[in-house]
Amino acid sequence: MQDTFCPSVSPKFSFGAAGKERGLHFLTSLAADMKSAEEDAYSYTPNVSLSLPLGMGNPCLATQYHTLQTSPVISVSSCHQTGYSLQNDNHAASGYYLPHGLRPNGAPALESPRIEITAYSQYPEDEVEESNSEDHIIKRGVNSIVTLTLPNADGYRDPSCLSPASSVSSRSCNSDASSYESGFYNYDNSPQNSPWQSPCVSPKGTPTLMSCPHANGPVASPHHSPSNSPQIGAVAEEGWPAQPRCSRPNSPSCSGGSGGNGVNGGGMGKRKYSFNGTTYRQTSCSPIQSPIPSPHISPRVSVTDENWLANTNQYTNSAIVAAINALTTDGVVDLGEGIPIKTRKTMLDHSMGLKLEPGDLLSLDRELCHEDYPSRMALKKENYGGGFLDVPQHPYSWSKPKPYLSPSLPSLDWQLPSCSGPYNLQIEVQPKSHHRAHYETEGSRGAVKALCGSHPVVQLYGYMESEPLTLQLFIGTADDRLLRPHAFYQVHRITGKTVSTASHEVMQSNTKVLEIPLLPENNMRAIIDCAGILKLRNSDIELRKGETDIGRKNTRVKLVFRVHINQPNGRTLSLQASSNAIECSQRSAQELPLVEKQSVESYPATGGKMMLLSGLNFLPDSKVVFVEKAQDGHHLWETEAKVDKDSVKNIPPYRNQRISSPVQVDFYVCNGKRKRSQCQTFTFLPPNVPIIKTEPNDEYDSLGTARLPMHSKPFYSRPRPTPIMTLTNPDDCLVGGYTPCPPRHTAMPSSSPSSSPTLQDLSPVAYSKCFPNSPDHAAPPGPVVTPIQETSGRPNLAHPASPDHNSPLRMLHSQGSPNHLNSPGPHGYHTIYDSSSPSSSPVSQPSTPGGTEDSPFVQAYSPGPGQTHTGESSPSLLTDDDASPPSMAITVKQEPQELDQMYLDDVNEIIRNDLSSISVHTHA
DNA sequence: CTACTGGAACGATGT
DNA sequence: GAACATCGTTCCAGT
Repeated sequence: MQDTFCPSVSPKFSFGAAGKERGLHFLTSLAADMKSAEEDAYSYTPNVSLSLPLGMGNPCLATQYHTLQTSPVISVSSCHQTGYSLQNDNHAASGYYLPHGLRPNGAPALESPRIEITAYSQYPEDEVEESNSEDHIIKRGVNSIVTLTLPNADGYRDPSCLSPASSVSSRSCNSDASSYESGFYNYDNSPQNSPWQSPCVSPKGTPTLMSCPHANGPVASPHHSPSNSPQIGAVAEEGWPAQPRCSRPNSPSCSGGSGGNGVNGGGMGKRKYSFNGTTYRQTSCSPIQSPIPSPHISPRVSVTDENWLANTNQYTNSAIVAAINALTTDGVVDLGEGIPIKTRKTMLDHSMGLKLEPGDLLSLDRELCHEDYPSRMALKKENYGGGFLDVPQHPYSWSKPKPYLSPSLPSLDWQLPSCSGPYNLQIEVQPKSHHRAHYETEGSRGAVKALCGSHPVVQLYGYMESEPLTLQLFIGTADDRLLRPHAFYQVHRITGKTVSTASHEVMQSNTKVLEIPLLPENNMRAIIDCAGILKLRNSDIELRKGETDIGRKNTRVKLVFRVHINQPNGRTLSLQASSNAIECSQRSAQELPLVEKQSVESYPATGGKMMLLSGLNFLPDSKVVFVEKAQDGHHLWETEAKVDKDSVKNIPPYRNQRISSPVQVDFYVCNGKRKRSQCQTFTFLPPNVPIIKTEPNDEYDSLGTARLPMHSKPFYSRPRPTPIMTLTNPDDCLVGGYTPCPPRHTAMPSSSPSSSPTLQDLSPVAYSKCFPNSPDHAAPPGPVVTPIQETSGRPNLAHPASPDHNSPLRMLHSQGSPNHLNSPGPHGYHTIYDSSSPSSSPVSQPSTPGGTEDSPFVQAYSPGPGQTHTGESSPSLLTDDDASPPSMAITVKQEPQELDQMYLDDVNEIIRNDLSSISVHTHA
């Protein structure tokens, strides 16, 4: 698994304009430099910083929270586990990615641990499907936390806000950079709090609650949704934007705010504060209440700013609050019923939101229900909505009832498992890693797409009832912290001729939730072609009272899907699956490296294994930096693994070779100062074997600490692998490569659903990963992994395809494995996998970048790169990565190019292996 | 003509 | 405090 991949190399990456994605392969060199990578890392990427140590500790927290919140929780067991288990993801992913097939070839090679980076690949997504469309409804809810809200849509930008913001927003807003991190942390604490896992399980069971109903309703008749919507709708849509404020007051945003925009929609000028702004903002300023709502203001509303403030503080406690909220209403939003119906309007989201209307009273209700002051927003919108559309309602009758539902439903910031018992909610087709979100001032930029040009697909396995369910979709965060609704992005319902899937919007705690029917007749599968992503102005959001997140550079999101299943015992089981991270910023999408997949998730402290990374925007000079942070965020250790062509580097040895327990660290790809990818997690395992020796594999290593050549072998493998590389974009792949998707699916499905659990369980082992990628993971603090789904998603990784690879990738590749060089170009990336995988062919693919990409990738993917590798080693691979520390070692094989070290290393490894007798794979 | 998009200008903020 | 680097947001133009 982990090991090598074969990448081919080609360095080129061409990407075209687009191309960003690429795979990098590298081996990380050991060199540990402690660089200040931090700078980069820290400074800029806020996100990253966050990450932290989820590690293990977190879990606890999570749990705690959960409990707190909910009470209701049910335990879901497996799911969580699964979810948590990184492994799964990894594994799965790997599996997905790399098809077994790959291994064959590469297998041997694979084994060796290498680090490669590949461009992403996204997933193959294939299909798309259709569905119907239908209602829309928007709604918003308010969150508990949130609070703020300003209403108005328009509000977002109020001029008034202007300065404010800073102050306002609490938290983070203020500081930026620094804040970022801090903020993050805070966040954690904060509202989001919600704890992780919460138990997914729904707590309540009551059916009424919600979901079910919803589900039903919507589901059944999607259209109806409207009806549903109402309820929801009721909630407030607006919520989100709510605030107008401008963080930067002036800044465009603010100004821009032209408020208009948003609200007005109009777009217009960029920054005008004017009216809307003003107004709005003011309102906003006034918090929530702002204009409209205020009156109503529902409770929350009622809250005065002050109150809000208070609330804010609460946030602090937010976790708790959140929990409470969740418990109570949250769930889904819906505010109160009362209003609800009206709200429905079909309006689209934002727009609506923006507009808002001041008047809406609705909000009140909502608020009541939820926290929602957000509701105001909702109100606005809704009211606005006033238009309300009403859509026909469905039979369901959600409308009013909903409120109830909500209560039972778990808060959106709760971490839920993707599978439980027989049920498994999986994302069969992952969204592309990049989707430029649209501002309110812009027109829609369309629905989120999958690699192939198709759309994401979500399916619920294990559900045999005839009753339709409702699949909820909202935009979640993709940082290292627990998954929670993203403050700066909202789901945007896409409607039109091209949209086959019916949906309606609902506001839940300031978060727009798109509800999509999951029908038995469709095998509980839904094509998500109705979900776009709206970007709210940072300034507007940051000003919100309760908002602690910073918008700057916080441009990654995940599609979060939830389904609530009523069970015989009256309880409602809630499952959640999150997609791979999606970069929503135009700029970031073009500049920031994105790691979609890593071939190795854990490895003995000795390091030395090659790791393959796949993702986007990898450049030749991209660097891979391993960082270990203390809980307080301090850097304990930092090492740069270079991707060297010549000398292949591997995973750098951990600073302390004597660790007795797994140590989770982070690593990221850096293209320059501020161009860092998110942090990926990596776990150093206690060396299995006694270190026989330590050789420095690499020079680099020397830097680092000692190096034991644990995995030297991998290196060897490299040779074989030549390919290192990586990848490409998935997108490209798509076309050609869709194949990948299938595999995934297949894989997933098969395994996933049913098996998945199992898998998970098994995998759980792994410490793992918390890849940023895997959404799920995010949630669970712990090691947990996300379930399969994600993994499946991962497949993407596998897909390399991207065009971009080119150069950047190459670099990596080259670095990673010289071998690669040999291998064909970019494709190599995929190839890599391929190589690893049985299919050498894939490799071939790689050879051709362009073409390759597609096909090759496909192949590669299909197999599931990761797995494949593993596969060859297959299983092992997975295992290796995941967990097994010992890891599996890698098979040895390979000949070392660098005999010297290689041999030594190999020998060592061999010895170790023997000693450990761990499972090693031989690839035979 | 509208919905999407890709690009890039503009201006604010951060280094 | 100036100059340059980054970003977010808005506009524009091509499909």
